[in-house]
Amino acid sequence: MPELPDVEIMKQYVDATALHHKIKEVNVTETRILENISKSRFSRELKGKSFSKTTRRGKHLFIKAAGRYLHMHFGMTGNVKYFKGTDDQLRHVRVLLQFANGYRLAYICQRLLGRVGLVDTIEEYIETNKLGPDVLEISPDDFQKAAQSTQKGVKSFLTDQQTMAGLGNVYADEILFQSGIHPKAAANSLDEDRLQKLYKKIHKVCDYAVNHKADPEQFGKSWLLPRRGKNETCPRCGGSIQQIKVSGRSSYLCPQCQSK
DNA sequence: AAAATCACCTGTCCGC
DNA sequence: TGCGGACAGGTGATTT
Repeated sequence: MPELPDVEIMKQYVDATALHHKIKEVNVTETRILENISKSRFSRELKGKSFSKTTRRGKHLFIKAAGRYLHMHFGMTGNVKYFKGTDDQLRHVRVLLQFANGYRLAYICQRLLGRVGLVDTIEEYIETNKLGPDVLEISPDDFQKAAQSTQKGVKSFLTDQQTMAGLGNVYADEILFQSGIHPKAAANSLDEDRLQKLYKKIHKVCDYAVNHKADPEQFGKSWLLPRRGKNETCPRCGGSIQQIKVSGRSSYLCPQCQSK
């Protein structure tokens, strides 16, 4: 789930709930999701502090806590939940923060592919992990230059977090569908018109998704995203949706509407 | 240089 | 009903 729109919604959720409460207790119930920090130091460093603001970069969320940052990455199944009372009903809680106001913030991750840690600065994290600019921040010029300088398939280009951060398997498919571009088209084979269109669609799709809570059920009927599955038809031409592998991942597309 | 493959994980669904 | 295998929206290392 967690690509740029999903993480942006989580950011807004944290902003609306978990800021400005003193952290009373920290419980790490699964140490495998911790990055470069021990359970005890993680807990010690957060205890007594409060969150003041959040920053998102690509699929990464940074929550400021007294000069440092709690970093969260969500893998394929990560999420956050703010609630009062016990976490008895919640499965897969990996980190639980208890606030002085009686509420808790849970980091949930079924498949343990997400990561949580502490960083001194966001820049430091970006640098050591070679994270590219947020996909909504990259300039049209830089986007075009990056595309023209690689012969990767365009889908691999869009989802490479070092080139630009934020797009994943599902939203890349959506953007390419709405742009009429085949996922295997070489990035450097696209002319300027198509690249411009693609750039605009990235923003259109991401903005729309964020404005609709990143909830596929709220997406328009012209979207491909809710139709990932067998025997689906193209909302545009009525032809059948095809599933292929691109760089080892399932890609859905309409061969009639999307060309190389 | 780019694509494929494996590995990390759990849970669900499908077919036999 | 049970079980093996494929697969799921991420990513990094290694191999081709």
